[in-house]
Amino acid sequence: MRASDKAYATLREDIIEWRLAPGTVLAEVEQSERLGVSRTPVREALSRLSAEGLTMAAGGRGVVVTDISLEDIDEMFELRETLEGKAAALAAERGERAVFEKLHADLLRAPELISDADPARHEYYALVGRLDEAIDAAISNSYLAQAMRSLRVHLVRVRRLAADDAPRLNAAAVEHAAIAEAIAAGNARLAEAATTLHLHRSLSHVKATHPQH
Amino acid sequence: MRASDKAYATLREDIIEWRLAPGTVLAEVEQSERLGVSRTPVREALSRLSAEGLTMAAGGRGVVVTDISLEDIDEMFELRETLEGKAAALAAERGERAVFEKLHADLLRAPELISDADPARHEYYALVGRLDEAIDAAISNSYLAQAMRSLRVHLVRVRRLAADDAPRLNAAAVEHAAIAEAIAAGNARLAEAATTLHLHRSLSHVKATHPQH
DNA sequence: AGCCGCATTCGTGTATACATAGGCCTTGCA
DNA sequence: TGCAAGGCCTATGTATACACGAATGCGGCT
Repeated sequence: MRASDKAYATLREDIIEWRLAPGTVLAEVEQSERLGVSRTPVREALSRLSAEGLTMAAGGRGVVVTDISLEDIDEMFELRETLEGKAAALAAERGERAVFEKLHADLLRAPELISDADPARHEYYALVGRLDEAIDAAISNSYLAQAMRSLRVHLVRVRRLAADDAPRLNAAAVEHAAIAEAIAAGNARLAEAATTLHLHRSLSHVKATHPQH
Repeated sequence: MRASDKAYATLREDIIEWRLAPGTVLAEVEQSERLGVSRTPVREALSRLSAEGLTMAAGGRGVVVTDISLEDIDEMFELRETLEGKAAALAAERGERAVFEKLHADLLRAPELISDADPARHEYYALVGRLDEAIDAAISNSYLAQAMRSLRVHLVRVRRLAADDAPRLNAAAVEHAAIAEAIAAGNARLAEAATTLHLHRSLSHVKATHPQH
């Protein structure tokens, strides 16, 4: 593994998991010492992070971890609704029925995963991730997929911010199942509607959980 | 101006203007000699270009200029319709009426700009650019604006590919005027419809001009 | 004559030294 | 005591040297 990849992965993880608070200044020398690599790979990692929007250049004073305001969350979900709504519709038109029928069935059994003792809900999020990947593959539009990928980075940060309590996750699984079902049925408008519904519920949950932000 | 910015701007321009053909290998040493800077800023420039999708890493053999296939154009316009349709609708809801009324009037006078002898149509494209900027500002959604900006880089390449003949540009100006008019009227659905219409016409023109691609 | 293996070479990946600019602290003067 | 100016220091920006890996070409063997 390249040193720059390691630096990038570590810093990205630290930012997404909120171990590096917004506003934290990431100096090149400081990070190169912390990560045990030289400045060059750290530079490249910071450039990539800034391109993604996880950090922003602070005029000659290193880069700082970007903050996520309430307005940011609104804006992110506005774009997300547009992109994922379209993606769901396209997946309904172009996707393979069997794939989404399988996902639908798995999602209906999601409560079993959530009732587990795993606090990080790894299996649940892996299942949801599989739905995302299936949609990405089904739309066969690399530009749309790329736009959704770059947005998901920021959405993971928001997710970590919200309390992923069992009731909400169970409800979300039902909503995801509805999306998968609509795609499997080849019903584009229904798939888009189910996505819109799910995203509105998610946004409401996030805002209800963190009203102070 | 920083050397890395200069290298980035030069390479980006060369790619967009098709002076660097798709498939061209951009080696670091070679470009550093051509641009008169050292490898480090060239590296950063190539990284940025790869992040934007104008180049892609070619496994240990430098980066190569990406190609634009017919499928790419279809995919780009599919995403563009989604993003710009939403943007036009939001601009209609949130934009300042006076700004778009002014743009509407200017766009109706666009044929004067096109009949000029300027072969590059600078003034015309500047006017269209002002419409884009006005919409970007009106939507007040940095994530959506960012997604559109990153897509526009590739669209400029496509535009350079198509013959921007006077008849099409005159028709496009009318279509743009219709979008501005709908936004000024605060009619979100009409603005979105006008955008959809314009993009379909643009795509048809591009595909008619370059059927071999 | 064709194929396999080794060496050479080119290219990127990394480290480090140097240049430079901007900010902060200190000091002197009003 | 407050403000301004100058110097120092720390940070990034750039250049360059070194290392490693892969691809290619040549030579020998079959």
